[in-house]
Amino acid sequence: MAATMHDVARVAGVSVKTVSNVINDYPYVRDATRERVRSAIEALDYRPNLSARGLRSGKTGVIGLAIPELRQNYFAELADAVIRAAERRNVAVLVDQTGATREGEIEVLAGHRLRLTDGILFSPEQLGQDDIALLRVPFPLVLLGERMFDGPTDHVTMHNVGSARVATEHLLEIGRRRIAVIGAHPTHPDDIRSANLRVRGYREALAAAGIPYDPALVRVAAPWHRENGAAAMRDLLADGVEFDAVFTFNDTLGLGALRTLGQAGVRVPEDVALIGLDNIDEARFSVPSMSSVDPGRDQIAEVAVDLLIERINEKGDPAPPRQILADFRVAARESTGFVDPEPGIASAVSPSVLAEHPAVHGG
Amino acid sequence: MAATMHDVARVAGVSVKTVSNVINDYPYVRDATRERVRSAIEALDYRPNLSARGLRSGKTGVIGLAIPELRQNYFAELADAVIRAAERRNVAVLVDQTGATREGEIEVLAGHRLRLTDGILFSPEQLGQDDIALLRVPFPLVLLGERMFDGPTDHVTMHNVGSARVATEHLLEIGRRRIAVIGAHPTHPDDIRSANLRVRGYREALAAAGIPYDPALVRVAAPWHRENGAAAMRDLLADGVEFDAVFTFNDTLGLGALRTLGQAGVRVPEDVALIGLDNIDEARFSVPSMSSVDPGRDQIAEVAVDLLIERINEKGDPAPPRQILADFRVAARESTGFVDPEPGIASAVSPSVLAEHPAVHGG
DNA sequence: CGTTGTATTTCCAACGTTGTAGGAGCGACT
DNA sequence: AGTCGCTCCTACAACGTTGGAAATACAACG
Repeated sequence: MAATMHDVARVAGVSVKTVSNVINDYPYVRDATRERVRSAIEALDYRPNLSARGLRSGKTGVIGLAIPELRQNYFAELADAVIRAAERRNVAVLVDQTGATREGEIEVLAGHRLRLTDGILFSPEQLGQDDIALLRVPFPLVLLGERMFDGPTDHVTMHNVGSARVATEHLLEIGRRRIAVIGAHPTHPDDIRSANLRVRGYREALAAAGIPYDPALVRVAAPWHRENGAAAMRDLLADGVEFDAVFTFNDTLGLGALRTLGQAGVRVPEDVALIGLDNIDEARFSVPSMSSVDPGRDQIAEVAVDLLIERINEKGDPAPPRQILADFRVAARESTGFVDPEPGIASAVSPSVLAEHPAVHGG
Repeated sequence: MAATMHDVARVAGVSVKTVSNVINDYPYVRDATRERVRSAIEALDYRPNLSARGLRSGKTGVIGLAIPELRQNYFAELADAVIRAAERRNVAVLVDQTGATREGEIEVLAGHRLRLTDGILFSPEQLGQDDIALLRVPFPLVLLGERMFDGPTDHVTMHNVGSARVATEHLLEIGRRRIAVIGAHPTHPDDIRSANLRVRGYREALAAAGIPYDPALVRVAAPWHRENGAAAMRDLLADGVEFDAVFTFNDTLGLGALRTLGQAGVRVPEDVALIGLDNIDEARFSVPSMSSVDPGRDQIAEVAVDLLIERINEKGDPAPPRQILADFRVAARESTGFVDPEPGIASAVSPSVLAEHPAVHGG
């Protein structure tokens, strides 16, 4: 049977409340007493019962992370970053997979899953702008990703327009003029979600360079999985559209496209340059290694955890929702004609950086 | 303020205990009463407070999963499978990353992390056979992976020897005779850990085919990361050793090796055939797609969660520790001369199966 | 030497749930 | 009628912790 606070109190010769005070760093405890309690804790290998603490204090010290699927690299890396950030703040993370289904995501918001948590970080994939109303939930919620905007919650996201613009600019800078795009969504153009924001960034870069926009170069692919990247590239090649570069809206699409290009005998970057977006680890190890835009995932995780903890500890009227955009930068690799310092042994933080782009913060 | 059992009791006109009984499916509740309680629960949108339940019952309904790093694909896919398996059993999963450090892994066993959990699934990467004593912990613990054997806990693992043997046999079947290996560890050959077990499987297959063992073909690579696979392959090529096939001890090594082969202009599979082990999603999408041995990860996750829950609910003297080996099979793809049914669009469960190998179960 | 103020400690209740024990109602059997 | 056995329900205590208030100690002050 594990030791309780009462056991510690008995051994130290104090009341349970004094033990509690020591544990919670209450200042008015004599040093000698504190020391006695400390050594009793040590001697009994006492650990506070978190259920009891949670019951009494209303906080469990656990946050939830709801994502579509861990097996998608992007989310695995996001979860990795979130767990690290949470650990630094002494918070544990319950991971829930929605399976990328609408029902799964609605269940998260209904609070039927992830019950033991003080608040939830949520990265929706199926819910969109029309579902904003669902975000009005009775628990702290911080949104990740880029599918819903101007909702009632804090929101931490990459800079879609900016990232897409610098990706396109990168291709323009190396002299490409017929830049295809893979990953558009067949939705209403007013739609604010990321696919459209990225198309917007692409068009901004083209316009700034004085290059006409050609709809034949913009390819639909949804969801952003490898197979759809591969398929879109096959279509592009089959259609006989002329192009000398591709910007895929995420790295997974890019890896699929890269595979198709390889099979078709198209040389990368000589015939077609390619850049992705997300900068997942895998991008450094494809053949050729794939250029990408790093959307600031670690920063997103850190900021999101901070915001959530802030909300959890918030007293009184809630502050207005905030939207944070992360910094982003281009990681240039072989697929756009750059050479990794050590091919295949790139360091964890890729040093092959072309440019840093501080993003807008605040809401 | 969220509704409590007392609120429900008041609305339904019964005692709190009756509400509790309804929730816990206690049989002796009149249908009419049950119905009244149910609709009160519905009306108030009541959810049991899990901290209180945990305090009273001693169980939190949460299990811990301690792995090195989510950003390693293998562990992301393992975590994915574990979370799915746990969800089916109404259990939530707290994920902890040890960072692949010895200290992190020792902390897990010391019980300093993952406190709110009823038990832990642990996949060690740094601890080895010498650390068996550390496994004698005062909470339910099920070991995943293949670094420690014959310990005091249940253990679910892939069949290292068998998987390595069929991988090698697969290369032999397609006519290769000079089969290199990447991923050996520079340890004592008695060492029981997976690298050596895989070497053993490799040698068994060679011996069965009457092919002499050539130490020059066995390459050290540790840890099993892409960069080390790439480096080992560079060494292999630089040394001028003749070989017509490679078996890498995991897929990540294989992808690194594949990259080096591509850069060096060596054709796969024409000049060198390649097979990995783990069958991570990524293997289906490399260029060329990579053959691998599927070690039965989903089965491992299911069985491990079952064993852990069984241990958590175990009363009285603990049953003796069990060791479970998962079934494994070869997934043949382009890197060994097979063609995916739909290149780049392989289905989730790869249909390109050569052979199934039911493994030994039991302890 | 009592008074005041501040430092330190203790006491008590409460958080929301479930285990235990027991009571009420009712039909069946002696 | 009394007893038994079953169904259904309730009262109470307890799980281990912390908030709040109250009690005690101790120093400084008048």
